[in-house]
Amino acid sequence: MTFSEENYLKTIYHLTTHLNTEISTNAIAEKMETKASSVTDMLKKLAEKDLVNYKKYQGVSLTENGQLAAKMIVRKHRLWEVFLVEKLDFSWDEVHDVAEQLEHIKSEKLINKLDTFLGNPTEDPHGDPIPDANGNIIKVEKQLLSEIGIAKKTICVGVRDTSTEFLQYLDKQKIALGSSIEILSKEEFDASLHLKVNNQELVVSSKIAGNLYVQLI
Amino acid sequence: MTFSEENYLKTIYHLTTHLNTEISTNAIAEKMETKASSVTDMLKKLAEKDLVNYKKYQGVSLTENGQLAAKMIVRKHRLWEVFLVEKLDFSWDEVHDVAEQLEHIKSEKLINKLDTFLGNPTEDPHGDPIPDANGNIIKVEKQLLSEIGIAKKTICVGVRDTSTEFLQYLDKQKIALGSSIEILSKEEFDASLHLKVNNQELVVSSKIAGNLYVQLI
DNA sequence: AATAATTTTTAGTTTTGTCTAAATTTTAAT
DNA sequence: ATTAAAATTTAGACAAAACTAAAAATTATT
Repeated sequence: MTFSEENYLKTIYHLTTHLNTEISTNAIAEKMETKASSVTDMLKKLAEKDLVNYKKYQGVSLTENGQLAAKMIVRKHRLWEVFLVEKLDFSWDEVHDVAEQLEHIKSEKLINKLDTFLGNPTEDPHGDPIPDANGNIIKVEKQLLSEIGIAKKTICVGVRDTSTEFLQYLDKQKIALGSSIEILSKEEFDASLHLKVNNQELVVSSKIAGNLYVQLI
Repeated sequence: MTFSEENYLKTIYHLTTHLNTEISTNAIAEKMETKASSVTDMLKKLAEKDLVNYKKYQGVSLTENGQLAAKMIVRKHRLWEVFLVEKLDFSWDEVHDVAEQLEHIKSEKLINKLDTFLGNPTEDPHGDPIPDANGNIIKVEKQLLSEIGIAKKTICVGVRDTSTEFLQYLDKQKIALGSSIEILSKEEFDASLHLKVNNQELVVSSKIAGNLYVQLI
């Protein structure tokens, strides 16, 4: 499997878990910053290899094979992220590009030994689940902060947007995985939230709230 | 820089340190298991980028730029080998292929943090020197066992051949880096050596002796 | 020094993954 | 139900890196 094929599978996998429908050619092209015609070419190749179900003009979905392959790439990506943060002292906003390269290293032995070395983590530094060697994922109950009612006490357990900009904003506001977040009130006009984060009061926009995953406690 | 360009630079670097002349197209082709015509194509490209000195039919050598680039690839390869053996419990005959992939990961921050994490090692698991971030190499005095006189006491400090077969042979004979090796006698007929390795007597062929680096003590 | 053998380069082709531009299909709007 | 708009696919081209076969240069041999 080539790097390019792996990147397509991964993208289709991510789009599938966010949305829950057949994935369109354009959606893939946009996410990968490439052209729709390139996507079509690749979908044909992946279909040929029984990694995707593809019918002209009808969108695409992963086959069993494709899903497993995608999960193994995601597994590698997230384990490497844990390694970078836990062992090499990277911060959570620095790991993405490097993990993007490391996820393509081909060695089952390597990734399983890395998994052991890291203590078989179940989540990456952004709170996303790490598939095990069989592709099984432990789903943790979580909701977007924007979908929670007032006066609820929560714990921050993940981020939806993993861009450097967003993660550095969170650092600045001292919001990290594990931070306690209580919703004090909601502004009707713009859906901004008045929060208490680790006993400090803070106002965040709905855009922020729509990118933070929390767990009710 | 592409993977392929990096592989050519690395090969030229290795050939240059073993031999000490201009490197021929055929030597590169043989080492890389490719065709001479492919090598010519790549040499033109590398010359274009000022990474090699190349004159048609005259062989090739690395420029300053090319030498530094090659050393950085070797640095990555060897640091990853240390990581695999020291942290992930690989044996020294299992690391080559994986390191061959990892050496192409592009991130200065990654490799320098890895270096720190490993305690700034100066040698890889086969006894080869690891260039530092500036390309400096600490040269350790060492000779092939085949070039040492009788009755000399030595320490094994490296291997010339890093193939799985050779390394597993050494494992079987309980020869490792740090093993004490004394030459008891040499058979004139085939240049085989009668050794005492860690107080165990052992006979090895000249082929073995020609692939073991030792240090006189 | 002339010729044979070897090495190296050139020319032209292939594969992978991308692109542009045109054609086709689907979806939306009147 | 047509037509307009949007999405998707096809056709053809290109760059990278490899190959084969033929040509050219170098080296070795007589």
